Amino acid sequence: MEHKLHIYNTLSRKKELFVPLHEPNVGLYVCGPTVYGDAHLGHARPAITFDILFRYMKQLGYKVRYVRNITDVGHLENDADSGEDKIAKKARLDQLEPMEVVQFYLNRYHKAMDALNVLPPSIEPHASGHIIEQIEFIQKIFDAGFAYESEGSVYFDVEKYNQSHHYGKLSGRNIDELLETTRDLDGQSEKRRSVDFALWKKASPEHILRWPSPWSEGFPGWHLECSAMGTKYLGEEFDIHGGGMDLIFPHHECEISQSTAALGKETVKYWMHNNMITINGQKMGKSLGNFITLEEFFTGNHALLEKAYSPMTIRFFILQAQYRSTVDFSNEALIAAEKGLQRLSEAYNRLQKLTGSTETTVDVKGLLSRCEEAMLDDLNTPIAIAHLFEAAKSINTIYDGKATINEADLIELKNVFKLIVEDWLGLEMETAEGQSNSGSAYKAAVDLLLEIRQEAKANKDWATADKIRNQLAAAGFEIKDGKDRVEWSLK
RNA sequence: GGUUCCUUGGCCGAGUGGCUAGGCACCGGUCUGCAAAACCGUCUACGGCGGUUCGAAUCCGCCAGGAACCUCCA
Repeated sequence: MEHKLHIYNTLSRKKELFVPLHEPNVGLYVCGPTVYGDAHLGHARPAITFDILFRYMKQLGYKVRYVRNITDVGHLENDADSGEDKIAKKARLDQLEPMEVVQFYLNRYHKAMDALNVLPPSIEPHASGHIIEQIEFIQKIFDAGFAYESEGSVYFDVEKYNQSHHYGKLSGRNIDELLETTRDLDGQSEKRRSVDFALWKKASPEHILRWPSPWSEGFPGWHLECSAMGTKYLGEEFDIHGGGMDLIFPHHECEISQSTAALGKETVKYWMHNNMITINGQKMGKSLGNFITLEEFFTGNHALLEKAYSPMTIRFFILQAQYRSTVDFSNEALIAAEKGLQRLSEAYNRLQKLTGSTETTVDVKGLLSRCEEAMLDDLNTPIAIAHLFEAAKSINTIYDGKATINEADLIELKNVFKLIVEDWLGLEMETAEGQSNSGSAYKAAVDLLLEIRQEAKANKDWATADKIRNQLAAAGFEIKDGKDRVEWSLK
């Protein structure tokens, strides 16, 4: 494949040229949500980041298998009810079956992702559907000598692993440090070292979600599902593993250890991590209770929100920052994003109406290659967007009659603009003349009203002209008077 | 306390040694019956101190402030 896509590999802390293991196939695994609550703005970041990667790699001609898991077992609650599965706990409080809770939130997650125009992954495996694979995986680690059983639970022997491998290579930690700084947790006494992590946990009596295993009735440790499902669907070695930066340690570090211990080789070639979304400078997250759900953004129903923000505004807002930098939430920033997106939408609509001339007097030729360059450089979407704004400026200038474009360049510009906006960035532009499904009869009616208004204006009948404008505005239309034409759109 | 990272104009946010992204806001102008929209223009920033260099937002050091991880987390 003739390109030079560079992606930042957390493992090397450098941008690296992407070379797939089995061209043209690419295996991509991304840590998905834990479905015991509604998705918040933070969840949108990895979903959109890796959606961009997924889309762009397909553009480059790769055949991508994108696996994004659903975590529905195994995460331990760190409170008074320690040991109880998060899903199980919520289920008991709600008097629902655990899988009912999972399905409920999963449906809502899918709805939110759909609204954000995030493409569904190729495979969306549930951890609960891969208990057998996880047990087999533990067995392999056992056979390799890196696991031990203690009172029905199984732990990974980090110290032993570290003698022959480097535990901490991804997160840049070393085991001695960890031994000093690891907190005492429940069940610590069962473990040989505080740094050891659970592969299998014996279920306590009140624990609802439990499965039989060679060691006890219980449930898998929370790092295991990704190792088991990733290798099941993408092979023992695959290209890219992604997720939020907060997962680097311990989750991804443990994944590396487990997979390397079980399979005797490194599984993942490129580790990619998106940065956090912050609110007042702090990470938006469950533990801090400072998150705003995506639905709340879409409806505006939250004390911190001044208004509702459309899914596309959220998507655009996230894409205006490079995925490895933090992005701080504020109403001001979101409103700026909303207006910027509107500007692009208008230019896009105008582009459809432009007519070719004999000469091109604007510089629109390089748009594709400039955006390509940005995307190839570790998915630099803000740069690509900046180029789109420059193109928008050219489009507006032509529309205003102050520049011209020839037929061939116009066709190319239309194609390229659409390609980048819709296919690469996944932004749905608001189509002109109201929403596309609204029907031509209704469009004709609005056009007629505006025609009458133009006549009224010609007769200096301002009362009639303003009445039409104001009533249409009250009904939700935006009327834009140009020099010698009128545009309208439905707000 | 340990590890890693960040600090850019009113706000957001690119940029890793010279060619001063982009968006939003503000202000001025064009257009308009008025308004909105649109267009054009203006505003030239890089936490502080020191160093390297012909030249630093960009490299090095120190200081200040902030964040993430070290416990479930996207």
